[in-house]
Amino acid sequence: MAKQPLISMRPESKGLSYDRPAASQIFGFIRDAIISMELLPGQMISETALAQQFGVSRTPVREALIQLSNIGFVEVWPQRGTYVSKFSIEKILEARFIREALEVAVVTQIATNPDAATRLEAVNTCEKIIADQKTAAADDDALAFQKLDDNFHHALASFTQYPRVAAFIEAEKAHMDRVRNLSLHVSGQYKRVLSQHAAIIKAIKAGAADKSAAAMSMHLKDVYNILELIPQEHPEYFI
Amino acid sequence: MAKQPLISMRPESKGLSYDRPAASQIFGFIRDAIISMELLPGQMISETALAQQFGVSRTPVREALIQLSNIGFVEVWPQRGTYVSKFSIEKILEARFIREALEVAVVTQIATNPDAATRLEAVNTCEKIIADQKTAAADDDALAFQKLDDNFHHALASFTQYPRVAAFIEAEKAHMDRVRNLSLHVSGQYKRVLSQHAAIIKAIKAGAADKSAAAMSMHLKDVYNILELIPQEHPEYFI
DNA sequence: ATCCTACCTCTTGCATACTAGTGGGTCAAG
DNA sequence: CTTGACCCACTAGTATGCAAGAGGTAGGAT
Repeated sequence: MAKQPLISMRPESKGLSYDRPAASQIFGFIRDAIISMELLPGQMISETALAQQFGVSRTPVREALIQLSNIGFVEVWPQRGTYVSKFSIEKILEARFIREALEVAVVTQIATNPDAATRLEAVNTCEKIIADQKTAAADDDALAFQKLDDNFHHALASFTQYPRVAAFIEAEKAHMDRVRNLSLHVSGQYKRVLSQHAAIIKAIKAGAADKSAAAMSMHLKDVYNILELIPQEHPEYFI
Repeated sequence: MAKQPLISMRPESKGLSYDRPAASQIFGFIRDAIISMELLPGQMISETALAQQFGVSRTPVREALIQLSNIGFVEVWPQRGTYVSKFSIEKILEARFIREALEVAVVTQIATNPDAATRLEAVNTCEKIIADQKTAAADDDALAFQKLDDNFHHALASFTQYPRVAAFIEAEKAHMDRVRNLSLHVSGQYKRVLSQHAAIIKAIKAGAADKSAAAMSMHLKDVYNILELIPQEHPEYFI
């Protein structure tokens, strides 16, 4: 009896490429599948099933799952199974705390950067992204809007010259993206997000570190407000 | 020809216990060996050699090494070998940036915690640690002093109720601890560290979030000042 | 009907074997 | 002496097989 595949292979990449470790590629596949809610919280994912699907042995799959458990995307119960992590309010608030701490530090550093050229470059880059977001909002293109939101925060972090900071922020953001992908009720939020992004950049442009930090802090607190609604709409995905 | 063991087994734990995954125990062993500079930066550590030493197969050792590469303690060069990471000024400053962002957020949260009881408990716990540190300083016991320093920062973070925050701070701190274990010229710093710790707690006690944040920030900047000296003393361990 | 037990199947953890790629050492040609 | 080709030892990456524990299920005793 042929079982349902766990992850739908994308047409552009039916298999794994040979120029990169299989474990690393599999990690990316499963991570994306979890973020996009293709793999649902609470769902069991067995090493054997995934190995068959990817056409490899259990070893690289297992190594990928270990990494995913490190970032809190799956939970491994020895001798019982591996499950996609469910959401919990506590864990999401924790992710927000970490993210806020880092992103506030990021904008503070940029705003106080004595090198005016770098600061200007950061401002220009982000203002361009904001302009694109306005277009996406006008087109009511939620997916594009969210991708540009990623770009905005990633671009800011990358101007610190600390690559791991950007990676951390992205990882913590991913937890929230999972929740957000439950349902796309972002459309009402375009305007608020846009004005918040603009406020952050305006403060950086003025070299006002405190103001930029406060703006970022408020922005993140606001974004996570949808947590008030979602657990009731999808209780089966929460602990 | 019997080779030199890579890691000296402690007398209290000559082997691995059976009640916990081997990979996890091995991870701890190697991490401690790297922090304590028993394994030196740049040194090659082979999966096979470690497996023989621990009396297990390559598999759990390999899984431990993957985790260690995640936290930047080792670097895996495919088909060439696994090496203990060397220091680099950039990476250490990056770790400081992350740590400062998180620890500033921690003291801010505690100082503004509306629950006075929790705040008081945090203050009491930390003041007790500071008292112990005074004793360690009087005895010129650098090792005890450093362990209490760990406790201090860990205790603060644990009062946020966000366990991953404490873990992150500990991980970033570990990079600096490696550097510090190169040489113990901390003795001259007892007084400065003590007064800085006291200033942080005093601000928290007063509920002065900004002051506590500034005190923590200054403390961390000061601690990392030994970076001015060490790379010249041990250039072989730096990139 | 209820409970208990034996068993069977599934899981992950670990051991072992094989593959492919890297780098050093040897030796011969120039 | 220098240079280059070859070989060999060793590396990490992957495949496969076995061990041990968890949990469901069938069937018998009560």
